[in-house]
Amino acid sequence: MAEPRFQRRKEDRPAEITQAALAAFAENGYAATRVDEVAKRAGVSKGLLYLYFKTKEDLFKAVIRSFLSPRIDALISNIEETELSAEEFVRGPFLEFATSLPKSPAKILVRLMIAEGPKHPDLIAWYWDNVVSRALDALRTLIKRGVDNGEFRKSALDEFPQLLITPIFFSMVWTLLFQPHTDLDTDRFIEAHVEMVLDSVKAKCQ
Amino acid sequence: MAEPRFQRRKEDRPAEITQAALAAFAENGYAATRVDEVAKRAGVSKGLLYLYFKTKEDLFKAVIRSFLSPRIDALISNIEETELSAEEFVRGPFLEFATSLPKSPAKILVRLMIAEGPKHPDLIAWYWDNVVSRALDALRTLIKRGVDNGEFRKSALDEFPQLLITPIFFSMVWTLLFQPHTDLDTDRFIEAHVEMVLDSVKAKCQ
DNA sequence: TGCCTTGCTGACCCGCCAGTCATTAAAGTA
DNA sequence: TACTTTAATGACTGGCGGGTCAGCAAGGCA
Repeated sequence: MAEPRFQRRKEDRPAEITQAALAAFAENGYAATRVDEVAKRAGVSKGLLYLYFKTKEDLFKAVIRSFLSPRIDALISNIEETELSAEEFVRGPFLEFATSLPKSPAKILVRLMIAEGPKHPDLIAWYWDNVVSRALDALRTLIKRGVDNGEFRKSALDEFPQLLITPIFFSMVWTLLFQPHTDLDTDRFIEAHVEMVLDSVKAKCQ
Repeated sequence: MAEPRFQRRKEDRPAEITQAALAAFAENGYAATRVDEVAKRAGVSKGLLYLYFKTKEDLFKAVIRSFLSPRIDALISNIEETELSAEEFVRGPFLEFATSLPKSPAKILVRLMIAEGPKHPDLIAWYWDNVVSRALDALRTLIKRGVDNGEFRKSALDEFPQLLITPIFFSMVWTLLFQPHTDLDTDRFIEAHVEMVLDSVKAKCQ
C-alpha cells in the first residue's frame, strides 16, 4: 500500500539529471554548483548520479552536448534545404533564429563555455567540430549562394561570415551582465545590424 | 650578513598582489585559483594577502577595478579632446584601440566578468557606472558629432552605438575559445566590420 | 644599543563537498 | 512464493583550501 520509495527508470535518468544540471549550472556556474544540489533537483540520490556520470566534469560535458546538438542541426538543415533566396533567408528564418537566441537558455551555455571552456580543451574541440565549424560552413554556403546569383557583391562577408552573427553573441553577453542596468531591445538591435550588413553587401547605386 | 627574510613594503604590496592575482585568475579562472597560489606568485605569505584584502572575493574585485580604470579613462578623454572628424577618429584612434584589445590581457577580464559577474551584482554595478556607461556616452558623443556636421546620416547607430563594438567582444571571445582551431585575423575582421558600418552610415548615392 | 611599533610569516583549523560503498528494495523470472 | 538481478539510496570520508592568529623580525626612534 505504501508508495514505493523509488522507481527504477534507467532510461530516463540521464536526461533528467542532465536537465537538472543545466538549471543548476545556469544559476550558480559550474564550480559553485554542488553535485548534491543537482541530484536533489533531479529527484535522485547523489549515488545514482555517480552511476550514470563518472565525475562532475563528465556531467558538465554531457550537459553541453545534450543541449546544443539538436538545435544546431535544425538551423543547418534549414539553410541547406530552403527554397528562399539568400536575402529572404537572412531576413526570415535566420533573423528569427538570431533574435530568439538571446531570450533562450542558450546564453547560459555561452556563459558556461566561456567560463569553463579553457579548462576543457576536449570539450572545446567537440564544440568546434560539432557546432561552430558546421554553422560557419552553412553560413558560407548561404553567402556564396547570394553572391553566385547576383544578390550580393563580393565583400569581406565572404571571408568573415562571422560578421553576420556578432550581435547575437553580443546581445547574449550584454543581457546576461547588464540586464538590470539597461534594457537593450535585442530584437531591434540584431535587426539593425543585419540591415546594415545587407545594406553594405547588396549591389548598390548601380 | 644574512639576507633579511623579508622587507617591509607596505606601499607596493597591494599592486603586486593584484597583479599576481590577475595572472593566476587568467590561467585558471576565479574558483580554481588558490589564494596560496596568488600569494606565492606575489612572493608573499598568504597571511599578508589577508592583511590587505579581507576575502578572496575582495581581492577579485580589486583586480578588476585596478586593471580597467586607467584604460577606459584614456579612450574617453581621447574622444572628448580630439580635433579629428568623426570618420577620421573612427578610422584612426578608435580602430587602433579596437584592434589592440583582442591581443591584450583585456580578454581575460572579459572572461572573468562573464564567468563571475552574475554572482557579484555590486561588481557589475561598478563596472556599469565606471566603464560601460561612460564608454557608451563617449561613443554617442562621437556619433552625434558625425551626424551634426553632416558626415553621417541619421541611422540605427544613433540609438545603438554598440553596433560599433560588437566585433571587439566577438574577437576576444573567439580567440579565447578557438585559438587552436582557427586563426581569425582579428585586425582585418574588426576593420572589415568598421568599414561596413561607415559604409552604411555615410550619406550615400547623393 | 635597546626598545617599540607593525609589516610579515606559516602552521594550524575547520567546514565543505566530490566521490565511495555497504545496504536496500524494486522489478523480472520461473 | 522464493530467488536473482540490479537500480537506487544515503551515511560516510578524505583532503582540500579559505581564513586565522600567535609569534617573529625589520626598521624607526631615542
